[in-house]
Amino acid sequence: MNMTELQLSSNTAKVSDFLQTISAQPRLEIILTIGANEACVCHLEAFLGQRQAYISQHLMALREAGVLTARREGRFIFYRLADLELLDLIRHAARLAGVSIDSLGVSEQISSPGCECPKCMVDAPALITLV
Amino acid sequence: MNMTELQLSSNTAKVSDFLQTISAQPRLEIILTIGANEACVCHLEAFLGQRQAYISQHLMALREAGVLTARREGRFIFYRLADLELLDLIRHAARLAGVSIDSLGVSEQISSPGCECPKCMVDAPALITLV
DNA sequence: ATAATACATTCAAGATTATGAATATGACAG
DNA sequence: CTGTCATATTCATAATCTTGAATGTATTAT
Repeated sequence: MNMTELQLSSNTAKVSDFLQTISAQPRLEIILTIGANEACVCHLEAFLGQRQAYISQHLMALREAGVLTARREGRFIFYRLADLELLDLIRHAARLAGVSIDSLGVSEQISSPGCECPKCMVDAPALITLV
Repeated sequence: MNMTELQLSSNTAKVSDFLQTISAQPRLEIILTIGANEACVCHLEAFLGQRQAYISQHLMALREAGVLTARREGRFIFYRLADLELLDLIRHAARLAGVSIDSLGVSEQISSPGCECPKCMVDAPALITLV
């Protein structure tokens, strides 16, 4: 009988699990990088400067928590936030954490050096930037 | 150079630290038990059915994160949320986590069996109940 | 069919955190 | 100034999480 099983029994535990899933720093960064757009793994890899397997591991956790949805297009898999209100939650948390949110609008298109997928040449990447 | 020091360098890391501090289940329970009121350790101990040292450890973490403020009154120390908006953040998270928030109003006074401090006989304990 | 690309999964070791036990401190009563 | 109560702190260990390495799978190109 481990902690995870016990936690699933109460609603407080569900909130705890949810928050713990999204709040790990690399996951917050993934969420903020995806923002209101779609992003493929190669884009996240290039943008965050992390290895593919590492990104995939966190994407898997976020997918299992229902935070992300995935869509395959040819060889690429595009991830999107299941609920954009998650961005509001993070803004809310940032405010309480005393962090200044410098840019809240949809940011300009980023060149995404290192990612050659079709979407990376089109989409704007981040909705929130925590500088 | 450990992880904690690295995390302190970016704002994303501050949000991550903040969320991770509050999202551990016993800490969420403490926060929800305190709600909009004050609570002494003995009350939390009785209400949550945990040992004193255990409660104090989590209170210490929450205090260091700036989430709680403490006030001494004689032998008792009363804790209060530093910012009541934290309760809104938790409501927000509960919604995104698909958890039904059954009672959002200030709950009735609870008998707090096991806690004899003066406040426990007066205050209402919880603002949110996640059943 | 083979190779290459994009991504997923597994596994184990290291790092971190959570927890219980023991002990310390600070305030008040006597 | 001694004891007791309320709370804080320290410490060691168990549990968990993170991370990197290696490998697997699905899709497309040749």
